[in-house]
Amino acid sequence: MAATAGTPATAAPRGRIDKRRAILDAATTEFAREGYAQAGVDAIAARAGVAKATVYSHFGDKQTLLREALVAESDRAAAANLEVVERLLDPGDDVRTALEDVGLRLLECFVDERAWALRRLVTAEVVQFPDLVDVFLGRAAARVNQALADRLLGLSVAGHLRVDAPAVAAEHFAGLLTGGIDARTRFGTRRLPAAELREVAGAAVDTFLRAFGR
Amino acid sequence: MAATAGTPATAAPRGRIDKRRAILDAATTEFAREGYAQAGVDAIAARAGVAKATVYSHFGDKQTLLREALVAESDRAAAANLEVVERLLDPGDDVRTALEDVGLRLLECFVDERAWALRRLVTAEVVQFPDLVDVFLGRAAARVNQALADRLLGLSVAGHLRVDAPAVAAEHFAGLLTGGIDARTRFGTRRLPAAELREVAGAAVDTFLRAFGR
DNA sequence: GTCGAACCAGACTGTCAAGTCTGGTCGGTG
DNA sequence: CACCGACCAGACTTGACAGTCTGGTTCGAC
Repeated sequence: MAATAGTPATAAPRGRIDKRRAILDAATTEFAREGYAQAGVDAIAARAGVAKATVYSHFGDKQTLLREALVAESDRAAAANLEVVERLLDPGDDVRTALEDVGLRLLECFVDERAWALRRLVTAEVVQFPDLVDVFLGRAAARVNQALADRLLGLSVAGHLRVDAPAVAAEHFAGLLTGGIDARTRFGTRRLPAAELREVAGAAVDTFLRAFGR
Repeated sequence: MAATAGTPATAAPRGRIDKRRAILDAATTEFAREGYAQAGVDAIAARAGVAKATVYSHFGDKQTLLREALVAESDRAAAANLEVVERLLDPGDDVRTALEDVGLRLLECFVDERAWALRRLVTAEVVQFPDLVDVFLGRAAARVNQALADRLLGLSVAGHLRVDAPAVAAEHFAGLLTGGIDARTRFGTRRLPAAELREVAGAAVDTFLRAFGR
C-alpha cells in the first residue's frame, strides 16, 4: 500500500489527474496486448506520452499499476453489464424478446476485446497475485450476477418466469450464454459475426425459457 | 527450427525417451506454477534432473517446450473427459442419475488443478502464440464437445431426452455445469468441497432436464 | 518574481534469464 | 578397442527490463 497519507480520500491521485488517466489507459492497453510480464514500463510510459519516472511517481511499482488498471477495467466492465441487466426491469410485453435483447447485449459485453483482455490478465496472474481475483470478482462478476438474479426474481414475481432460486438461475443464464464462447471466439482472438452472436443468444434464451418459462 | 533432418518421422524424440518425458513433466509443472514467462529453463532442467543443454537438445527452445507440454496436457485432459462422457452410452434405468453422475465427474475434471493450469496457460499466452489455441481446442475441447453431443443424441434417440440440436445441447450442458465455476473456484485458486460440486452438478442437471427432458 | 511540485529526457545499475559453449563422462555398436 | 551420440556441470554471452538518479523545464500559487 503506497498511499501517501497526505491526501484526504482513498483515491490519492498525486500527480495531475489527466496524466494519471493517460498512464492507466496506456497500461491497460499494453498489459492487454503483451501480458503483465511482457509489457514494459518504458513502453507504457511512451504510450502515455509521459516520462518513465512519472509512472513510478504515480504508482510506485509495476504491480500496483497492474492492480489499478484492473480496478478501472473491472469497474468499466461492470458498468456496461449492469446497464444491460437493468433493462430487465421493464421487460415490455414479451419476456422472450426482452431476454433475447439482454442476452445479446450481455454477450456483446462478454466478447468485447477489453473484456477478454481483463479476463486474460486475471486468469494469467492469479497465481502470482491472488488478490487480483478479489478485485475482479468483487467489482464485476459478483455484482453483475447479483443484479441479474434480482431481475430474474422480479420477472418471476411478475409472473413471467418460474424461478425459485434466482442466484442459480442467473448463473445458469450466464452459463448458457457463455458456454461455448471460449471455443467460438478462440479465447478472444476471433471476432464473432453479429449473426452468430444472435444465434447463440437465441439458443440460450430458448433453453432458458424451456427450463424457467411459464 | 532446430530439427535435425536425420530422424525419419515427425515426432523425432532425439534423446532417450525417458529423459524427454521427464523434461516434459517438469516443464508442465513449472509452467503451471509460474506461468510461461516466470518459469525458468534452469528450474525446469533442475526439476527434470537433467542438464540445461539436454533440454535444448530435445526441444530447441522454450516456446517449443511450451507447445509440446500443452499438447501432452491437452491429450491428458481430453482422455479423462472422454472416458467420463462415454458413460452415457449405457445410462442404466434412470437418465437423471446418469446425467448427475457424468455431470459431477465432468465437473471434477474441470476443476482439477492440472486442467486449470492448462486453461491458464492457453488463456495467458494466446496473444503471443495464437496457435496454442488450436492445440487446445482441437485436441481437447472440440473432441469432448463432439462426444458429448453424440451421447446426448443417443439418449434422445433412445427416448430419454428431447434433443433436436445435439451440439447446442452439449454446449448448454457444459455451460450449465461450468457457468459460475470461475467465481466459485476463484479462478482455480480454491478447492471446491465435494458437497458443493454435487450441488452444482445437481442444479445443472435439474435445469438441463427441465429444458431437454421427456 | 520566486518557490516548489510535477514533469521531462535519458543515462545508469543490478538482476535475471535464454540460449551457447566447453570439456568431459558414459554406454552402446561396428 | 574405437567411435559416436546422448548426457553432464557449469561458465559464459547477450539482451531485456525494473527501478533509480540527474539535471533541467514548466507552471501554478502565494
